Order: sequence, then C-alpha cells, then structure tokens
Amino acid sequence: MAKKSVSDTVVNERAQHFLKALIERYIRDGQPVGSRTLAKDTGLDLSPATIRNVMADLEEMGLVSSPHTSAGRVPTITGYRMFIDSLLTVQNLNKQEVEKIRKELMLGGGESAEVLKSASQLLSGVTQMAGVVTLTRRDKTSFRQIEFLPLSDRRILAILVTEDGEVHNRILHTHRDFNRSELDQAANFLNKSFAGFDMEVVRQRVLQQLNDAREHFDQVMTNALTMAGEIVNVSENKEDCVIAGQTNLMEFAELSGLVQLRKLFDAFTEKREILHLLDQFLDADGVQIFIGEESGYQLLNGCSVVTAPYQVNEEVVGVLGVIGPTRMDYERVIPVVDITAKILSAVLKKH
Amino acid sequence: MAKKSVSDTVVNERAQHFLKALIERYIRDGQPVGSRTLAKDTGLDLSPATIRNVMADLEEMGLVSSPHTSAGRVPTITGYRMFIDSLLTVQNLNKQEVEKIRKELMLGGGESAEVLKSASQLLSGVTQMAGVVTLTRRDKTSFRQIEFLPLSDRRILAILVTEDGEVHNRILHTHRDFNRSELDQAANFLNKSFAGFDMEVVRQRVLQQLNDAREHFDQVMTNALTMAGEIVNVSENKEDCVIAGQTNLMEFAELSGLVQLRKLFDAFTEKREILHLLDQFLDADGVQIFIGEESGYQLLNGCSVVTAPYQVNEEVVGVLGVIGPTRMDYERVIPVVDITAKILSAVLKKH
DNA sequence: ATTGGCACTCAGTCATATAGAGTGCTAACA
DNA sequence: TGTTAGCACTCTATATGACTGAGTGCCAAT
Repeated sequence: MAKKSVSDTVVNERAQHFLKALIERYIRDGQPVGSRTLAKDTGLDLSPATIRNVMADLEEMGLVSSPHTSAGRVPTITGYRMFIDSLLTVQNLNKQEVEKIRKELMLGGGESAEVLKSASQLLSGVTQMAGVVTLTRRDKTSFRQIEFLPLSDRRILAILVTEDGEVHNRILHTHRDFNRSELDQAANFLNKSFAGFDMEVVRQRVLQQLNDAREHFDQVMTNALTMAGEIVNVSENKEDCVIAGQTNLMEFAELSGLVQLRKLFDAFTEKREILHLLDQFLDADGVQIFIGEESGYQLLNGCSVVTAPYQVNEEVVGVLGVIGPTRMDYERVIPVVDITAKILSAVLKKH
Repeated sequence: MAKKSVSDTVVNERAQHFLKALIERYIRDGQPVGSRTLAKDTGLDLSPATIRNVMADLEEMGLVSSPHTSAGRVPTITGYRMFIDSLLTVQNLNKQEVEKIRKELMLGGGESAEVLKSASQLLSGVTQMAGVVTLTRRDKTSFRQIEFLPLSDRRILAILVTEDGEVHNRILHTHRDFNRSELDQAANFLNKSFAGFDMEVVRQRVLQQLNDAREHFDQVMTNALTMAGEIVNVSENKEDCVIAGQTNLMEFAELSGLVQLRKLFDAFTEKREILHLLDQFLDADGVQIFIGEESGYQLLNGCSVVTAPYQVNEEVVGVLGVIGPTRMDYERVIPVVDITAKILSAVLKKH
C-alpha cells in the first residue's frame, strides 16, 4: 500500500504495454526487436534510452531475452504466456470470412468423416499452418442393425450399423464355418434384442449375457453374442484424428531444423501422440492456447497449439485446432479456430 | 569390322567397367569421384592418369560430368540409365530377409487394405526410403449382396458387399422417404437378380434395365435399380494408393531444397499425380526403374522410382515400389521390390 | 523519471591468403 | 599405341582480419 507499490504497478502497466508492442512486432518480422524500433512502434513519445531501461526490466522479469549482446529482444516462453493470457486483443472475423467457412463446411453433405476432413483443410488453408481435428468421444449413438456374411475359410464379415449411419465392418475369424442361415439366425436374434438400444448398453448386455449363456441359451445365441462382442468392441475405440496442411510448417524458418521437422511429421503420421495431446483440451471450454515447450513433448518446441472443443448436440465429442510456430498471429488465429469450432458444431447437429 | 571398330569396343568395355565402379562408389559416398579414388577402387592396377583419360572419354559420351574443374566426376542421368540397364549386378536377398517380409505381410490377416499398408511400410522400412503401393484395377470381383437402410431426411445408407469381402457403403439422397419394407423389397430384388454375377456385368445390366424400366417394371424395381446404379458406380472408381515412410526422404541431402521436398510431400498427400505416374508401369512385367528427370514431372528431379506390378490370381491389379534419391543402392533395392511384389501376390491369392 | 552521450559487444560481410583436391596436357616410356 | 609421370592450372573450402551497423548498458545531465 506504500507509495512504492503503487509506482510499481504503474511501471508494470507500461512495461506490459511495451511487451505487447514488442511481441506484436516480433510476430510480424520474426527478428529481435531493438529499442529504437520499439520507440517508434508504441504511440508514446519516448526515447530509445527509456525503452532500453524498460526492456532491461522485462528481461529481468524473464519475459524477454536477447540472443546476444547487440541484438534486440525476443519474447520468452513466459513472455508469450503473459501476452496470450492478458494482453491479446483478438480481432473479429468479418462476415465474409465466416460465411466462407460455413459454406465450405456445408459441402460435405453431412457425412461426418467428410466434414471433419473439410474442417481440417479449412483451418490449414486459412491460417497457412497445420490444421487438426480429432474425434474422440464418438457420438453417443445407438444400435441399429447388425449383419453377418459368410466369407471363405472360417471368416465372417460382420457389419454393424449405428443410428447415425456410421457403418463399421470387420472380418471375424471363427473356429468353424457357419452357413448363411445360421448367421441370419444370429443376426436376427441380435437385431431383435438390441435394436434402438444405446451402444453402451448393448456392450454391457452382450458381456453380461455371454456370462450366463452356457446355461440358459442355445448355441446360436452364444455364437451370436460372441461375434457381437467382437465387433461391438471394435466400434468403440475408434478414435481418430485428421491432419491437413502439414507441409505448411516447412515454410517457417524457426522450425528449420530438418530433424525437428521430421520428428513432427512422424508424429503426424503416427497420430497417437497428437491425439493424446489434444485430448487434454476436451473439457476446456472455448479456445485454449498452449506453447510447445510447456507440454513436455519436446517435439513441439518452437510450436504453439490453438484448440477449441466442438460438440454434437451439446455434447463435446472432439477438439479442433491449429499447430504452428509459436511466433504465429494469435490475434487472427484465435477467432478462426473459435468460429470454426462453432460452425462445425452447428453443422454436425443432428435432428 | 576394321581394326578400329574392334579396338573401340574394347575401350568401351573397359570404360563401362569404370563407369560401373564410379557409380557404385558415388552411390556409397555421395561425393564426386576422382581419378585417384577410382584407381584404387577397380581391381585393375592402373595409374590415376590413365583413369583420367578414360573419364574424359566418359564425359565426352555424356555419361559423367564434373560439377567444377577440380572436383571428381558425378554420373549423369544417361550414365545412371546405362548403369541400370546393363551394368547392374543385383544381389539376391538372403532367406532370412525374405522370410521376414513374408511374415510381415501375412500378419494383415488377408484383409487387402491392411496388407497393402503393411507392404508399403515394409518397403519403406527395409529401404529407408518412401514405400508406395497402388491399387488401380480393382480385383475383378462379383456381387454378393446389397442392403439398404433408411436414415433420416430422405437419406438411405446403401451397403454393397462384394465376393472378396470388401464392403462399400454410401449415403444416397433420394427424392422421397422410403420405409424399411420398401427398401427390403428393393434389396431382395437386386440380390436375387445379381448375386454371384461379375460386377462389370452387374453394372451393365443395371444401366440397361434402367433404360427399359419405365415400361416393364414396377416402381419398386425402378427405385432399386436407380439406387444400385449409384452405389455400383462408386465401387468402381476407387483407385487407391498407400504411401509410407515419406519422412525418410528428409534425410537425403540431394533433395535438400525445402522447396522441392515440400512439393514432393504435397504430391504425396495429393496422391493423384503419384498414382498416375505409377500406372504407367502396370503393364510392364518385373521390376522397372526410372529416373525422375526422365518423367517430365519436375518434382521428381533427383529421385528415382523402382517399381514392380503385383497380381491377384494371375491378374495385375496394381504396382508397388520405392521412391528415393537417384543416388540409391539399386543393387539392394531392386531385389527387395521384386520379392515384395511376388510375396504380396502370393498373399493376396484368393482360393 | 527521462534523456543524450559514449564506450562496448557482437553478427554479418567483404577481401584476401592458403591448402587441398583434382584436372588436362605433354612428353617420355614400354 | 596404350600407359604413365610430371607439372601447371583451376576451383572449392577454410581461415583470417578489417570494417560496418545495430544495439546495448551505464553514467551524468536535465
């Protein structure tokens, strides 16, 4: 409460202003920002020397650093963090752009796989970075129909259709051959028992009934249940992740190390890691930003990730976002990600 | 027949020997080969000066060239061509490696999509370059069964199963809603009419009958045929192409230009161009090699492609191969591609 | 608190020197 | 006639030093 503390906060406010200017400049040019440049950049009419003093303070606070004695200053990770958390002034997208996104996403015709792909491409196209859309919690849907078709060699093709029109199929290997009518019987039994039920429920029932089966049910039903068990499980863990525009990242000098770039690309084709990473943001609401170094994954050094979750019928089912260099234009990227998530949610809404 | 011509061919034979040695050396080291080095490399006991004379001849013939006056020689495209066409001594793979490939490919469990993916990964893994497998002529297969399921909003899910166990599904948009029994009727009609027929035949019949339909058939059948027409067409043009290990190419200095690398990667995600390129080798039998510059696609400059077609039941359905720097170890890559194609054909054989 | 001035540091650029690799040519040799 | 040794020459790569310009930190003046 003493004079000193008051003056402190005043200094800090101005310092923050400079920090903001510095980072915005750095994002534009990609080069260390010196006192002279910054002096011109901020509206305030101050001499470079003054700026230097402030920059020294900022450096002491760990918000900026200089690559070497006679270079300007560059934001540090914590500098970026502060910028993102409290200094950012996001622009709104103009209606034209919003409309473009909406149109683009409508094209897919409502087929979810298609739409997700468009969304990813859209994100990468608009931002010139890598776009990514994950689909983790599969839309809670219900059992519609199951069919079995005999193939040769004790193999059976199982087709499971869920209410939302997704088709899962899988080849099952059995211990003996089944003929067409046996399979039809099995399918009939299952369809009668489970049609319309929530998939989660189906899963439980199948397991449960399979336990009681030896005593109560005949062979047909046991077989049916066994097969159902297999395919029902498959349809569960189908996590997915669509990435687009990876090659855009090759343009950024800061990720220049071919080694790092390669690791990144490998992670993209592997997908698992990316998926795991983005899943952390499933439950956040609204846009989240995090900076590569904060994640522990060293392969994201120099990168930032901007994400937002999206919904189907009010329920979050995945996240979408953009991966690019930490030196990215957040003020533009944030609204893009935000809007895209909202529009995607709208498009995916089922009636 | 004069003395001169005889001596000429003698010179050429020796020159070819040197060319071979030079290219092999260059493939190993990646650096221009000088006369001294080459003198040691070839078994013959000749002085560097002699070698220089020969190299001058080779240069005159356009088989090698030197980047600058005081560097060694580097093979030219035509040099590589000659090497590949007539100088190459391919090694055979040892049984261990062959066995490894066979095992790896067996894993997929006969699901063709899976197996192709393994093949691609295998090629890239073994050669440390990019592996690619195309599937162009879809296995000539026959109609097994079709099903229609009503979704909401005048959308119908059509599921077509072919004899080889592939499942094609697609959402059809219709001009009015159909109920379950209408759809069942339609499916029944189609299944009875076409079960077991070759897909090509089915396609023709559908079109033909659709023409006659207005007069002879009732509404149900017309609808059925219309729907069948749509999905049958879809199942036709499903060309595909699986690429793996693209990032391996980042390791090669000769493709270092980020720009070229990016173009290459973009082509890989686009796939179309690659597919078109490889299709040229569908009808060649055995391993084919071609050098990027020869193709007209300037994006393959500095690259070579080694391909071999593979079959299902004696019929060629696609090609597989490896894309890497022109400076690649052909003597090893060729047998790998060759064997992989053979094993893949064996694995895909249907009984 | 702000500023001008000044000495200092450091990356980048240019010219120059030097070493090394390799060539082409010529003359000698078998 | 094919092969070889020798030699002058070319060109790259590398190191070196000088110089410039950008930018800093600090001190003393306002």
